[in-house]
Amino acid sequence: MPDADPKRYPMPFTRLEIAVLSVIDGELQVLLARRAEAPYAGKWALPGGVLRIDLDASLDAAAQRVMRERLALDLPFLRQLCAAGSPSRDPRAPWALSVVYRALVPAENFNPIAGKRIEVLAWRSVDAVIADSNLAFDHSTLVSRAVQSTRAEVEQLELPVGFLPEQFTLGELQSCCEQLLGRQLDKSSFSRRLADRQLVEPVKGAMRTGANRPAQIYQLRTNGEPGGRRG
Amino acid sequence: MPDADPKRYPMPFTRLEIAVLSVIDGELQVLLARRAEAPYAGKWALPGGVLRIDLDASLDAAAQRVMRERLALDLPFLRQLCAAGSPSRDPRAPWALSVVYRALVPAENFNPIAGKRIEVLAWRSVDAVIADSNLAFDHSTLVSRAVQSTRAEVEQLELPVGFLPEQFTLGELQSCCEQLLGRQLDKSSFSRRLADRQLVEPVKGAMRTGANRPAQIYQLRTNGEPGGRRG
DNA sequence: CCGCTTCGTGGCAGCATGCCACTAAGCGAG
DNA sequence: CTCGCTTAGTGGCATGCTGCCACGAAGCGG
Repeated sequence: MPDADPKRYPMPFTRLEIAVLSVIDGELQVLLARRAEAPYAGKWALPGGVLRIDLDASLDAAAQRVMRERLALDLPFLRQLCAAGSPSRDPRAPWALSVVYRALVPAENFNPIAGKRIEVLAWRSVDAVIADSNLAFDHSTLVSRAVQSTRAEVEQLELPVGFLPEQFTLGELQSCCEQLLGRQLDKSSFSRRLADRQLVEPVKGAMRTGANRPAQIYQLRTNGEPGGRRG
Repeated sequence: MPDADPKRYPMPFTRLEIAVLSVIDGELQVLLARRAEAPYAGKWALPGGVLRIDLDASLDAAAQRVMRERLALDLPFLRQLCAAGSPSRDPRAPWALSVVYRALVPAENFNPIAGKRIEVLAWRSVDAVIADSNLAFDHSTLVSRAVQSTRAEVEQLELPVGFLPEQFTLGELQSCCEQLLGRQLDKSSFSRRLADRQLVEPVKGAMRTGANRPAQIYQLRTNGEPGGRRG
């Protein structure tokens, strides 16, 4: 760890890229930006931005700032996924390093606004993106990694926090997970797994009425709530 | 992702830190270096080094180079863990970013040689390091994360490749995992789990003789080997 | 009243795992 | 040689989690 004067070596062009994932039309989709300028003008890429050492108090904060600037959004629950770096990643610099973050957002009430140097924002199915792999830079790889790790998490029943509305029914939650995973889940198993781990708790008396039988409304169980102790 | 001229913004002081883990005296230990120079002269820290954009073809390659220079070792199976960055991490620079890698090494036949600016290298129990948290920079945190993710992997029975000798008995492997995890495992369960997942295969006829009953020798099953198909 | 849908729960089988026991095979002491 | 000790290897059993299936509950609409 000992090492010489920081000023002796040129440092890499350091950026943050954000993979914003959502479920739209029953499919897992990723938010892409069409680039307005070279390099890769007209190509689609992950929204991202340069690390600003004069503004950012940490990598996490930098990712937040980039989201604000590029998408006019302020979301919690960003998660660092990995870092990628090599001399050939970005033609603008001799060496480019990107720290990749992931966000999960609810499709409704989510209105990103394209920032500078973005022609337009659009959702695209992750499966299509991974198959095409026609994005700018190495962003196809980054999307692929983001999807892979996200699915692994949901598989372990780490709930997509920040993705869910505050209140939801088990059916809605299950359907959300199914769309994230791209496969069907069993209703019975799903609710038992949730119950065992005490991940959610019913909102007493609150029911979602609608077309058919009303459903109990749940919310995320904030750690150490009263819970289901009976006395 | 669009963004301005790379030269417009100062870039962070970018380094790689390597958490080299091993099992010594039946305990999980981490290799630390005592710093010869300020800042934190005399303090212990993870071995690491500056990213050299003139030398490194990727982050992985950079981590390899740092290991070679600092420890005179050439090990495969480095794994990227995370990136940490903030203005206060390193007094030498206004903003410091470190990409952290982890290596698992066998204790025997492992002779790191202290490189420049390292007074001395030493193994220390990870539990002690995490409890003390008296390392230079934020390296206590980094060690803690490395241990946590390593234990999670071993728990899932991702075998510590690069840690094991080429050939080993089940007892040796089990003992290795136990020391990594810091708890006892059941012999019967352990061997069944290995068998089910076909992670290892016996070397026919090879037995480890010694103090007591000879043990079958195994090796890692390289993907798609002949395996146990019977015709 | 009937049929349709979704909600919610319970049974059952299968699998993985932890715990325990027992046998096999070597070494060394007496 | 025999006994005792140690480690290797296997099998049984109970348990817990999960997938699959089924059934009743509760609402709506024709």
